[in-house]
Amino acid sequence: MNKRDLRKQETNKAIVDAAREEFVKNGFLETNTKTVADKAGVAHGTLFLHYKTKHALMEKVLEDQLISIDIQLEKILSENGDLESLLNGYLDFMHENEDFFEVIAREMPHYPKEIRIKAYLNEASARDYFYRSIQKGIQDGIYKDIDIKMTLTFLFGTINYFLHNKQSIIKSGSIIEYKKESIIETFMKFISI
Amino acid sequence: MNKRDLRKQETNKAIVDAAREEFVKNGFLETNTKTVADKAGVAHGTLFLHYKTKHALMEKVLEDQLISIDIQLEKILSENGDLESLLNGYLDFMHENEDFFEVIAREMPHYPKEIRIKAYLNEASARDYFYRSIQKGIQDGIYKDIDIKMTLTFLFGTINYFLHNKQSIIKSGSIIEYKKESIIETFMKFISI
DNA sequence: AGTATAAATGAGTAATAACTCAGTGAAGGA
DNA sequence: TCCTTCACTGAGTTATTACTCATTTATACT
Repeated sequence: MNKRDLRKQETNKAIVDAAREEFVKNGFLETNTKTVADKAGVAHGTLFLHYKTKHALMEKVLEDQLISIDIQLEKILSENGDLESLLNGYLDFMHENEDFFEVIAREMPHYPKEIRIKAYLNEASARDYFYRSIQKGIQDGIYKDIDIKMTLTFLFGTINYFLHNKQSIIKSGSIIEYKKESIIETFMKFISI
Repeated sequence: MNKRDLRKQETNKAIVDAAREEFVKNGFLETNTKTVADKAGVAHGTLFLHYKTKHALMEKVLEDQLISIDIQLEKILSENGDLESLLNGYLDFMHENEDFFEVIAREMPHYPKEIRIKAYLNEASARDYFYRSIQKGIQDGIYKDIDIKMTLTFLFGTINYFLHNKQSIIKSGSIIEYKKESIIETFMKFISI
């Protein structure tokens, strides 16, 4: 690769890195292109040479982030056997990426459909693991014979609820960490016979 | 009241009515003042004689709406005895006001704190009724000995989840109506011994 | 009837933020 | 070495939208 292309690549990386940082901190809707350009150390116009629109830039950032999350999640969830470890692993992971998930929870309804679908796939693959674990528990007679899909909506709905209302519940720190034990305990009581 | 004051009052009502309509349809964030003024049949500037800012107008509309909802909810919840009727009544009410609740669920994180607190009081008073009903059930030995507050977060979290993701689940109609039976059935299974 | 007052009007202002494009300078190729 | 190419620059454009204010119009008061 020649000098020119190298520089171009570096510029692109600087833009994407800056965009991701701003995005995770303040969300897509409140991030403006000038701030990203400044943070990346490039001219405002340069940003638009690399990404035609703010939307295209954010789509790139979001996609990268979702792919990275998907890979990590797959690893965590496939390592854990029983439901309680699965929940533990999942909530720990959410806790570690809480800023990102908080933004997603808050802004998701405002994103265009294609992006919403991609973000939803994330949850869908996690659901799969939980689904199979609960299904096995039902067959083994340790869990109630419940509507598993709806049961999982209760679980994911609750997690999202806490992400949404974080600011009203705690002043700082991690809401997931704060509520983790209680979520797991209550959920296990719900489904256990 | 003289002619002048009467006209002023009518103008005010026209503005508030138009604002409420737009607000419930498109949300506060996407509603613009010109559209409201047009719909109310007044000049754009007139709107600002009655409400200093867009924010002040929307605060008025939201407050009215929340008060009205609180009164209706109080009535519905106080009429229903057991938990299942309570849930039925609550979900029917949500279904009837689904457009409004959908907007609130979507936009809540973007509202200033004072408004969020007011909107939260709504949920808090509903929670009270459910709390007492479940508490009684536990004492009577028909429900498990669970963390009631967390249990209710599972319930309200799920309802909010459906409001948030409505567009991804159904093309049109009421998501609450569509999921009501299933929510109630699963929730009752959760807490029953 | 004539004057004061208050509400309503709507063209205009101001602030914001995404996006453009003529000009610049460094790298590549002959 | 000279010319071309291309990423980069940043002042400027455009679009949007909340908000203002000089002017108009209708009502109230004397």
